Amino acid sequence: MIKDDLAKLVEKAIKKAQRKGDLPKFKVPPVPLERPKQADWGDYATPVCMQLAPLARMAPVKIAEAVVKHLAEADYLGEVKVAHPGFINFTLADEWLTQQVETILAAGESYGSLDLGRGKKVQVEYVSANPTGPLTVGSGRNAVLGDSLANVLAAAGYQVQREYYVNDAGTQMRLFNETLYARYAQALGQDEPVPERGYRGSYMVELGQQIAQEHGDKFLRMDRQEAIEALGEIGLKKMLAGIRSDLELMGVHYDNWFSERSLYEDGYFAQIMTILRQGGHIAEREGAVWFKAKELGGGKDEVIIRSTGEPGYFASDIAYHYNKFVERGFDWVIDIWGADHQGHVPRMKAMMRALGLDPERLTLIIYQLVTLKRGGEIVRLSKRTGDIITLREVLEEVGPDAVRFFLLARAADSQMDFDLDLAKEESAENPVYYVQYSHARIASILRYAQEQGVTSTNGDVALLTHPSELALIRQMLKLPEIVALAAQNLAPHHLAYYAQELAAAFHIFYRDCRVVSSDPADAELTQARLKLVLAAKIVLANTLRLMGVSAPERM
RNA sequence: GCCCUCGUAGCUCAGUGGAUAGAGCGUCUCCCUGCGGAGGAGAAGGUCGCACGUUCAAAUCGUGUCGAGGGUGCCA
Repeated sequence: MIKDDLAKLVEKAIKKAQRKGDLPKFKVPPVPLERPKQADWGDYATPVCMQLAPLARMAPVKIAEAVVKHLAEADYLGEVKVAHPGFINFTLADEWLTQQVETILAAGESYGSLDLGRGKKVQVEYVSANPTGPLTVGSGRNAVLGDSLANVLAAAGYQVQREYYVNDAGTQMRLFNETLYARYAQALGQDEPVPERGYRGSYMVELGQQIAQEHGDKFLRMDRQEAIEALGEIGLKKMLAGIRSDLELMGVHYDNWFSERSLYEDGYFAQIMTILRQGGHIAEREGAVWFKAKELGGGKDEVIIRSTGEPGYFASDIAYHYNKFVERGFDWVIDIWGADHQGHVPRMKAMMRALGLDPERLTLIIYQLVTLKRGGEIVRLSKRTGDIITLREVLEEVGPDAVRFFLLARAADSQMDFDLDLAKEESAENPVYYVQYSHARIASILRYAQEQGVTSTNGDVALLTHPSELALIRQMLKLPEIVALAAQNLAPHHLAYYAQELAAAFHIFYRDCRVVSSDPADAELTQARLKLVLAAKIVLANTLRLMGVSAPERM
């Protein structure tokens, strides 16, 4: 990237100035490069001379002048200026900028891709909501974060696998099964109570009725325990199918659905117990088996096997992650969790140490919970009490692209309010349409050009000298930097802001520059502008694809 | 009580220690005899919760404090 090249160029200039005696000797720190706030300051700026001031015992401006004096030539570099109190501002050369249109056209779909990851194997696990109920809006945030992050990491050169962990074992599943049995029996006129901590949601009533309709009363004539399990299997399948279809609707896809149960069937649980025992990380007290997380920095010890003999959820977590790292060989694993799981982070890190794995290889992204509101009133949600607003409901009311953009355009650690009434009202004003509109507008221009029989084949990009043309190219050139930023900070929300800036630059260009001109004197310019427009379409489409938002040809 | 995250415009939110703190929505002006007006130009709107501190430089780092959310189960 230009940004990195430029940083190296400045570093070399500092060292050269030192050799030539224009600057005193000192150890050169890394050179920071930033985008200046104001466009007329240039494309890039470095405040490094102010950091150098105490080292060189010179005024920052003097240092900057010495650095600029020794700056090597580069084809991309235009004007270089020193500004108070000691910035060096760089402007990209126009000829180089216009040439980038060809570069983008040649790169096509791969424009914006980088090789930061060097093929490192990374797994992103997201949503993984219990299949005991429909997905909520909170899961939607998880889905959007995870899916977009996976896109970004793939673009940044990682080998990415997307996984959904299906909690199809344990207490919650048992409660789900028992609840379903009760609702099924009730649907057939039996007086069967819902268990104490069962799932009270109306969707369970519907599920019971549905299964009663499809299968009749055959489960009532079976052994009760067998019936509960058989019904559970049917219910699980239906719940999973619902979850899948909700995620599909939002454009969220997976490479793998991993079953918790399989950990026990495949013997991973037994394996990790042996490892933990041999490592001395196990204690038995109060009739339960504990993982000694505290001595590994885990905050407090954790029960692995309950006094009932059942493994707890943490046992599954350990076996699951052992499977990820040791069995499947991921170099890096990213789990995306809601803030209600933040207390698990220390014990997860402790688990890594106990398994002899570098804790750095596991990243837990904690996103703050979504506060749902309706007309300013907070809506409390719980799957168990049945007071839920499903993701599907919101997707249907507001539309997948708008929901996705809304959820994506916020940093994971911002506590966000989602007002359903407001979301519905504003869905028509959602910035996502602004971005999509620019894409559709380009498509329309291209259709028009085709009708007029004009092509871009012989376009000479050197003709693109209008300020709005150059401004658009400048925006297009930011995509790789945004991908790098989003990948390095695990923060896909930057894409959403970038997309708006890019669309804005296009709209301004459109206002200022007629693309398909009927004036024969403009024939060459038309061809050049068609190239620009084609390139802009590529960059917009690539950005939208990373966000998981559609790039429509028409709206 | 202790731990984690957050507090920026009327609302929803951006802002890798650097220059005059930004966007969208909302409000108010203005702009179509050519490619999509779901657009463009402009205005109003801020003690960056508060107080100390570190730094040449703080919305950003540290401490304290107030407020919001979450955690602190042999539930997940």
